[in-house]
Amino acid sequence: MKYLRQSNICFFFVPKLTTWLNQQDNTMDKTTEEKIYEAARRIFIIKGMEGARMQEIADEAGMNKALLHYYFRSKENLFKAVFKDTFTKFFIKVKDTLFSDISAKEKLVVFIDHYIDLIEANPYVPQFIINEINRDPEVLKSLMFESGVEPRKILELFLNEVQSTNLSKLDPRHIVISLLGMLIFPFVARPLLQMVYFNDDQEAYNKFLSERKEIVKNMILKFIEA
Amino acid sequence: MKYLRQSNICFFFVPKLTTWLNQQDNTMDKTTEEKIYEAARRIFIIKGMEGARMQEIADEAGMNKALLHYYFRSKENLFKAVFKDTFTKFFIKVKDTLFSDISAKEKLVVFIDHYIDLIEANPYVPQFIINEINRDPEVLKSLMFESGVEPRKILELFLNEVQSTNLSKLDPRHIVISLLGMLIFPFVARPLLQMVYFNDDQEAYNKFLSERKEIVKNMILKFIEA
DNA sequence: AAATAATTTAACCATTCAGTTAAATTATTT
DNA sequence: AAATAATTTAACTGAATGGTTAAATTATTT
Repeated sequence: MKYLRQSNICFFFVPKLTTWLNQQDNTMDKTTEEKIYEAARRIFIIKGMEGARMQEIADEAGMNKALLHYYFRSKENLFKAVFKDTFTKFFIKVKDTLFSDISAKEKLVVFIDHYIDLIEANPYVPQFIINEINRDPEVLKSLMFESGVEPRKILELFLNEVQSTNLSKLDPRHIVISLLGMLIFPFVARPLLQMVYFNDDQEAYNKFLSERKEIVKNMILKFIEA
Repeated sequence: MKYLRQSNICFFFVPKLTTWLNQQDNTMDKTTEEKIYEAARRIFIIKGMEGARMQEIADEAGMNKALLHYYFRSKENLFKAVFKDTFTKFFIKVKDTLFSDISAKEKLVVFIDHYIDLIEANPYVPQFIINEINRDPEVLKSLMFESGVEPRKILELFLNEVQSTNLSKLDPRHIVISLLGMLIFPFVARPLLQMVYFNDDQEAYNKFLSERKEIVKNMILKFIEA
């Protein structure tokens, strides 16, 4: 049943059962469906839901446009699969660090390391996620529900830990959100910042970004040493 | 000549000469053109160039869609007028603070005050500007050219001043970009942050934002006290 | 008052776009 | 081998969209 994934309950990318059983597909070749998905991901991340064209995705995948509908039923379904998968990858990283067993201070340092690596590997994704959630905040609610992640638990865990270790007198959300801003903003606003502050020099901006890991760590640790 | 503004050299919103001469138009009533422009601004800022519909802008202005073309010739011209005006307002604020006569330290404090006020009054504008520049980085080059602002001079002035006062051993761009991230990101990513960290409580998030002025000042001053 | 210009309107056009379909092809099952 | 199912394709449909136009209305000029 090719439209199983269009259930209103669950939007996620699942390779076909026959693909899974057929070990040959776990080699160099990807299925048609996977190719479509990955082409869609590349186009949607850059152009967003409304800017992307189904024909362009089909061209990127190297196949007929009707196949997109055959496998995913609609543009919206395809987009939701891409968004959910992408968001989950980013959010899981955050959540795993937060729920790990190390100290809050170590968590921040580890988080910065992992997060910058993640953004460097996917520089357009933060804006893609922010734009989509701003376009339709309900999508975030349904994602939280589906992933079983409760924002309140994240918040409580974080507040309790920071409070118990007395790291700082500040509301820790100021620290976290400042941290996120310092990490994400230079990637999201790159064309503007590169031109205004780096003479549109791509190499110089890359160097600037690579320096940020240590600098942001130092800044954050300075914040919390109250 | 109603299409004067479509010159390739200059895109800016100018009230009609007859409007200027006719003092009555400087009262409560706005011209048709101004109404279209402001409706376009409201729609473009929220939905962007591709998401906005000309019919929707016409509806927002309360008039026939053909009038949009009569006054602005095309969707793109209308958008450019809105973008240029909006960007200029934001950028002028930054530039004025930077070129003022006070010390670098005072500049940072004043900048934070002015900038948060500006963003609070126009919460969707930062993302609007970032999205458009990311969509078409060339638009920024032409805007810089038209406004006579040279990014290099901004950079040099800033670097020289920070260097001469020996505020910090850091490359000052790290400070400025961190500052911008801490200021802008909480507005740009509001739906996400509000849900994850504030239980989707709008009042709590507003309170959080109002606290940020002082907190960001303290953080920044801590950065530069080397 | 008449002529001219500017503004406004309803209706329309051409293109773009997501989505659909019948038929052909390929793969799988019996 | 034949039947059945899945996949793929070229062509098409209907809606949405930016843009245009002729005509009517209003404003301004002579």
